[in-house]
Amino acid sequence: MKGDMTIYGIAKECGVSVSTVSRVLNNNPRVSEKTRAAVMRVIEAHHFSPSGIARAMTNQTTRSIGIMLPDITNPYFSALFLEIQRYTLEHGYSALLFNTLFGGSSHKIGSPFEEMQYFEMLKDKRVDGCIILGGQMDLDHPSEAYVQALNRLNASIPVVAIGQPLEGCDCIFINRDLGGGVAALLQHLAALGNRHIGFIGGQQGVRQTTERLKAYRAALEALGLPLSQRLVRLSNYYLEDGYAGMKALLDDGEKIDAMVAVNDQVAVGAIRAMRDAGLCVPEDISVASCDSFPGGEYQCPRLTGLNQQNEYIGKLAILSLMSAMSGVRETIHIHHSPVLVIRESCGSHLGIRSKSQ
Amino acid sequence: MKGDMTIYGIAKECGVSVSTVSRVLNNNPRVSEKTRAAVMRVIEAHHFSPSGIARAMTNQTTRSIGIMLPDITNPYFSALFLEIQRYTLEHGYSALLFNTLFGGSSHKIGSPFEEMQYFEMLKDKRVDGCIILGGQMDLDHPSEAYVQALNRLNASIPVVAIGQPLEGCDCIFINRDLGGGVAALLQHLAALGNRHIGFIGGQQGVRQTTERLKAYRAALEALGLPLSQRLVRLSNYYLEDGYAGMKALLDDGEKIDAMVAVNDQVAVGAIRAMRDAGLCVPEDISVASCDSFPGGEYQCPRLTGLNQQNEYIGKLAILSLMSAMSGVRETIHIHHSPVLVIRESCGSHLGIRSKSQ
DNA sequence: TAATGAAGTGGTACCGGTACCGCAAATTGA
DNA sequence: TCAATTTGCGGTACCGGTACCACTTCATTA
Repeated sequence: MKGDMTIYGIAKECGVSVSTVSRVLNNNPRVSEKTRAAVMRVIEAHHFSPSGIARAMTNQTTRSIGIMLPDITNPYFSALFLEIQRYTLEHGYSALLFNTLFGGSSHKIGSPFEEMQYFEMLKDKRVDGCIILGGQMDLDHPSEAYVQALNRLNASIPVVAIGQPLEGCDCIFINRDLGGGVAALLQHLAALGNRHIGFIGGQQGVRQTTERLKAYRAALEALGLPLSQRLVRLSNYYLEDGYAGMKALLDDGEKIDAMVAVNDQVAVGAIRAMRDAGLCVPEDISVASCDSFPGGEYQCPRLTGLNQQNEYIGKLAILSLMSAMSGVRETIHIHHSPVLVIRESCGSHLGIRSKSQ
Repeated sequence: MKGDMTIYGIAKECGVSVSTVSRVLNNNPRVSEKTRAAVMRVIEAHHFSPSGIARAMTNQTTRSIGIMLPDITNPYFSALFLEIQRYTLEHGYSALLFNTLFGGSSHKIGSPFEEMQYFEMLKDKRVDGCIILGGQMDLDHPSEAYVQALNRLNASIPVVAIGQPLEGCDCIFINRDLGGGVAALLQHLAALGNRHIGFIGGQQGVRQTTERLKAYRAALEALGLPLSQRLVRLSNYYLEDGYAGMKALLDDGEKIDAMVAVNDQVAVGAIRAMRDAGLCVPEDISVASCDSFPGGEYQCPRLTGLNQQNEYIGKLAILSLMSAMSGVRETIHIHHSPVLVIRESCGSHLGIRSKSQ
């Protein structure tokens, strides 16, 4: 800031005290209309903007919150962020965004693992609260150091974590049913006559993947379908991962009727690989996704998959944080089931020939 | 923050003065190793985190910057943001993100037009600088009030604006050649035998659209191809806009060989509409995009279009801002040409039958 | 009429750091 | 040996707001 006005300057110019200027700024009724008008004129003439920093200093609140997520270019996270921001801005809060990019995204920021460093930045900035998702949080077994750091962060500011509750950590957790809906997806696939069903995308050791894989295996068994480790190809969550994984699977000459992709991105990548191999979707292979992203209905073919109602998660997170910041603390378990949206990528009960042998 | 330590508390516990604690915190060499170690022990024992707010108060710098963009769920903007964040975090800056969603995105935040209100928040937060793109900035004719507000913002903190320089505004502008490459795109289309070429997506009155449309018309004329206003369908930048626009065009029964889409999203939406009408891409209609998004090579068909090298813009913006924050100010004009990436959606010179009559 | 209270305003301590100044002790150099 | 410098540390003003207290001036009420 350059030649900056302060309330002292304004006060001097108006011939009143700083208290009065402060009262005008805060719409305190204990100031006469005459004085208020005079002060306002000077304030507006200078385009005076009071320092949020100084206010934060005395008020002990910054009216800003922090959001830590893996990768804002991922449609799942950006949609979630936007939903959060709708509320923050409505309530006069600003949002500090940090991308952690843990786990080998294709777009790496400097060193891949700075989450605990970001915790420190969050503390330094004195945000009023924060929302954390992804990274170590999503691991089947987060490191002890991480849990401790998270606990310390939570000791100074309210933390809402989107993920499964961590042993000995009293953040507020938004605990989703990660494997939910996978059974329905498999049932749908089976009803269409698919027998050899693979699983693609997601990372080893990451809770989301682990849970979905577990649900996938349980469903196959319940359905009496063959289960082969060779049809499970983990790697990551992006287009290129779906493509590479599927290409490898096809090159290996595995017999496949259908693929369950960990999300829409992976599904699109996998479909591309199938097309490159001369296969048609859904005529030759069906593809279904465990996590639909916005826009799946515009793909060719339109993507069948599970709508995880992610906007709902964002809303829940920011609402929990808002109430935590005003004193209420409670961990939320979400029991909502994702809804299966049937479009084209698996064929439909009506339209397509049976592929069972 | 709860039962919070301050440097006074630390000082008292160590039996030293606050000056000494401050020196330890700032790695000032004028403190003995013995004292430093003692102070560090207490600091670590309490997990003391100094207040960035108090530091900002005296230092008159917050080490945070603001980014204002239309919609983080748009892959163009999220990629740009990520590129910016790579630098901010490397240099110890945090980023405040504001979505303006100006111009009727499908995801509207509260009231659609809060840009000038965000300017005030940026000032209040005392960010050290900011990067602004989209919204009024992109209009052919931004309002006088907007330009004034922008000027005032720029008077207190360095502003880097990604867009065409505004009359009487001395922000730093990153001025791109918006219509660049469109001629090459049209040439490619024409060489493939396409004669009736339409334009889809983008908003009336928005600079990007205006420039590209102008380049499109100029190219058609230069190529001696027919130009019909009925083949130009503006609306917005998203999947649904491409779909709706294309559907309307097809329903109107226009004769079309190819479509130029304002970006990949619109292209995907348009392709979906073509498929729904029983048309094949590129066999029946070609589609090319003026702005390729990451992942276009995984679509079916793979998307041909202009790579605007957007990461480069992000890098330039943050670098300009960094230098502006340390005193240097200069507006940058970018003369780089977008590169035409030929994939499948227009066919190729080698592979496809001529469609001219 | 005197006590009571409300309205309007000023004075100032405080929030938690930083940076400058000052001072004693230790070290250096002629 | 004594001045000059360096080292290590403490004291405190300041950044720009807020909030509490005190004080004056009127209007209200017993």
